[in-house]
Amino acid sequence: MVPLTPGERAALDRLEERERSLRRGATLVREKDHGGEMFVLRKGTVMSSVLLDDGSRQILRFMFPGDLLAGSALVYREATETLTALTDCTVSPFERPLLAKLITDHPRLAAVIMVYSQIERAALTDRLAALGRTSAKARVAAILIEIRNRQRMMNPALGSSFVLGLTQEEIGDATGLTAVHVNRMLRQLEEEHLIARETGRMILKDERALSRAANYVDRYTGLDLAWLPDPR
Amino acid sequence: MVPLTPGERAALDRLEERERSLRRGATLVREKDHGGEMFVLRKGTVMSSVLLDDGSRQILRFMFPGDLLAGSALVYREATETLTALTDCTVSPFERPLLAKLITDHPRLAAVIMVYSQIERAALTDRLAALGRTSAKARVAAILIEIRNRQRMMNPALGSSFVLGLTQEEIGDATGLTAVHVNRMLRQLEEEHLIARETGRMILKDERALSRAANYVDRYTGLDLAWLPDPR
DNA sequence: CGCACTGTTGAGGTATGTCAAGCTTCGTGG
DNA sequence: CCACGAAGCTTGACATACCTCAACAGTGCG
Repeated sequence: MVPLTPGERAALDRLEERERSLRRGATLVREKDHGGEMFVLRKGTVMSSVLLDDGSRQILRFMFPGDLLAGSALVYREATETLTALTDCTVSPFERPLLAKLITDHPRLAAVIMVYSQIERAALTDRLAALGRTSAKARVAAILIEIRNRQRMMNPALGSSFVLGLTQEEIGDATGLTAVHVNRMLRQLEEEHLIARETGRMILKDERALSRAANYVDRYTGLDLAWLPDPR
Repeated sequence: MVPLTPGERAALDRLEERERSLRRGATLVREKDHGGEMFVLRKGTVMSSVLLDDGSRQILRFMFPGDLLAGSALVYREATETLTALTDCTVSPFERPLLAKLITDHPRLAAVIMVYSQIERAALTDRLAALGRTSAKARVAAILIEIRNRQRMMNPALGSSFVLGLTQEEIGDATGLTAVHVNRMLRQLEEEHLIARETGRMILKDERALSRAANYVDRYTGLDLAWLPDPR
């Protein structure tokens, strides 16, 4: 997205010096954990979620390679979100002082971090509007498109057929629905020929109609980064 | 929250050189506006919202003095949110290059901005979980507590009685409910003696029970800022 | 004084949840 | 390689939280 200077490249590489592997299903951080490490996701997919006291779960976000994990450790003593590997993953843990040094030495990278957090903010507010004001069908459609598009960022060859990698219960926890109702919405989308399903695969058969049904906005395009400070 | 050096103070003051007044109800930025200005809110209350194509509205956030408005102008050519004054307000507009300079010259302030955006992220994810997984009554209770607590940050003397400054329709747009149902939930909270209402005033009669009903978490306490880089 | 906005209340409808049963898929260990 | 169990999926019947529409009452502003 932004060409880096060798110095910037080196500073980012220092964040990724260590490396840790996670099995599918493993928990990287649990809500209320102390520890305060942050991570860069290198490979795989991670979800972040919270548990409410009635035992229900809300999935907040899905993370893909390049994303910063546990950014809230910048601020809070206790983790605010649980991070769980959805696939086998590798992550690079790093400590807060390293980030402080990066901000000091490389102001343009600090700005890029702010840019990423604004993109994330936009994605969160989209989901907020979806949960507050759209139908179950729209929310399910939105999550299908979003996952496909994020997978496509890492693999531009990806077409309309992809492996979702989520159970219907997980889709429900992300959209604020029950697994049973997610199932019905998927079937309905299938009956309307907007999607098709094969074991493990999701196929978007009418992306135009699906995006319309979902109110989908792509937050990873239409960026304006001309204001970034000069690299150091 | 953090004591500033004179240099930092001066840099922040430069963001606030200009000043603009807004009447209650006025729109500061409309969704899809170009322009790319950002603002610091100096006085008053502002809400940010989005409109969906069926005409419904989702209120994303309420902003109070000191908050950064339109941070998404950092990234997007078109505004992603509408900003509306809930009370008479004064704001200080500033341009992106000024922020770029601030990041370069004052790394610790850059870090503080990141801290604020993490706090905001936490608040957004709390609301996401509330919309996805809690009852109408809990969501209404949560918004009452949140507004009171944010007002109290600016006026520590504020007790359990305060002026909400929102219509029931606005509460509904923030919580993903209809105005009619908000009304019923307020009455129910009143019948259970959790709140009382006088014209224009809201009184929290049993904050303990209300917080419990609302799953409320205060995101403005429990911060850990020891990692911030040294001031320049 | 009148009009627009906000709040209140009731009756009835609908989207989504709950519970329960049976089915498929898949990994594991015998 | 098969058998088994666990996890996920599918479907139906029924329950309910929240919505819609509609009418009216209070409040404040021009």
